[in-house]
Amino acid sequence: MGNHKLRGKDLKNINYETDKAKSLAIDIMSMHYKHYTKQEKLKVLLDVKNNPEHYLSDPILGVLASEFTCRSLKSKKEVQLLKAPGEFKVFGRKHIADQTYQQMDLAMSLPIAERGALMPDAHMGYGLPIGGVLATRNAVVPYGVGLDIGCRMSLSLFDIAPGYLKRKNYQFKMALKERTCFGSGGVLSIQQDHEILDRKEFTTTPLLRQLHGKAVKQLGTSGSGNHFVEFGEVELVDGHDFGMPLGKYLGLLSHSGSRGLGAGIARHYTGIAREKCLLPNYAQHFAWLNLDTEEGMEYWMAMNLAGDYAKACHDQIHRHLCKYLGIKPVATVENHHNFAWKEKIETGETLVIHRKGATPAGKGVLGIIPGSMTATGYIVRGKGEQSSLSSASHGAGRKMSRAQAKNSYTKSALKKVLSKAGVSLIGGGIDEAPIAYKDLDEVMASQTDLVDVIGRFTPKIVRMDKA
DNA sequence: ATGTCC
Repeated sequence: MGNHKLRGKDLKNINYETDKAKSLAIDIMSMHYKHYTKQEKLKVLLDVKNNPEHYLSDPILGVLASEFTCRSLKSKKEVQLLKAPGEFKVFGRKHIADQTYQQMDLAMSLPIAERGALMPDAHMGYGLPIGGVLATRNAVVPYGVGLDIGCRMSLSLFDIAPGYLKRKNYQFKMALKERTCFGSGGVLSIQQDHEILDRKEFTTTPLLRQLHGKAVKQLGTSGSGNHFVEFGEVELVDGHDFGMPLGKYLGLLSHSGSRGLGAGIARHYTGIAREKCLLPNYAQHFAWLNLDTEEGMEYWMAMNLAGDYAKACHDQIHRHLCKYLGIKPVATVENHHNFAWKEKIETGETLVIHRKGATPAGKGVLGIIPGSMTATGYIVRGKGEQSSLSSASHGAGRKMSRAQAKNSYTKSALKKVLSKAGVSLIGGGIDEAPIAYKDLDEVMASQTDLVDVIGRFTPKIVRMDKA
């Protein structure tokens, strides 16, 4: 039986390229052709692909056939890219690899692109680079926001000396083990309840109705990859505005996003954008939605819901940890770094500012630029620099790919680095080792025009997903 | 990033 099952790979072999064609094919075959062998199914599908006009009136295969004929008709009215890409400002050029500029050039060749900038931690991503900022007029690029919509930072500051962390080390570790949840599919042991789950937006589209159940299960969880929850030392420095003396305090810092909800929204609307916005193949990831269309307004609404959900997840994490430990924060700093906003720029126009792995840095706006599991990160105050579209980096940026880090580094080497830094790590893996990241201090030196540092955060007990 | 394809 198992070898009757069609996989994406099988479909790719017969030149089923788009996600939509592949998912239609799998649905139709499992529903109406379940007694066919895999070979027979592939034979049917290949013929539909090669001779779609023969199947257009077929009650079952017609919908799939029209996918292929439509494509060939559609390709005649592709969106034209600009011959010369618009200029964009680069911060920290020496930290950024060549392909990243090419990706940004492509972004600035879109007819909707008005302004752009690269942050000093920029590197390649799907569509817009991570660390890329793109300003468009009345249009949103789902992959300009990223798959993890509302990926964000949240810091709680406590009026407690950091020595408390050493004295109550065991309780802090237990709190992280008992009150956070990493990885896919995991569920928190305690009841989650938050008004975000009652938001009426969840009832307004079939997609959001479908994703609501997952949102309920995943509320207050953290996900995987570079996401973390950590306790550490906050050092407030000159120019801070927290109403406390300069010095060191206990802090709680979290990094995560909107989990399956945002991923589902991003996938869905980038798919619609690709159908509506016919870009050449190599630029497909930049497909956009106009904000005055129904789909565009829907994405904007769903994106904002995912952003609020991501915030709710952080709020739950902080609330549950504080309750477990019997402590109360005196201040909070938080910011999205994967999102799009309507913002007025210096000319007085309102543009759609996409920040994909970039920290909002409007004048006086506070944000968090995290380090690695051992490296100190920063609490910053934006300067509202126009040439960066009021943005800054969202971290140090990777120096090594995940695979590269795994191949060139060992567990025992990581243990040494952690113990030297006095950091306890729960979970985590080689691919997130500090050595896989650029030096954040060098990156910060490239953005002194963008932000002022008002505090530092040094991790002490870090929880991440298991590698 | 993601129950990594409905």
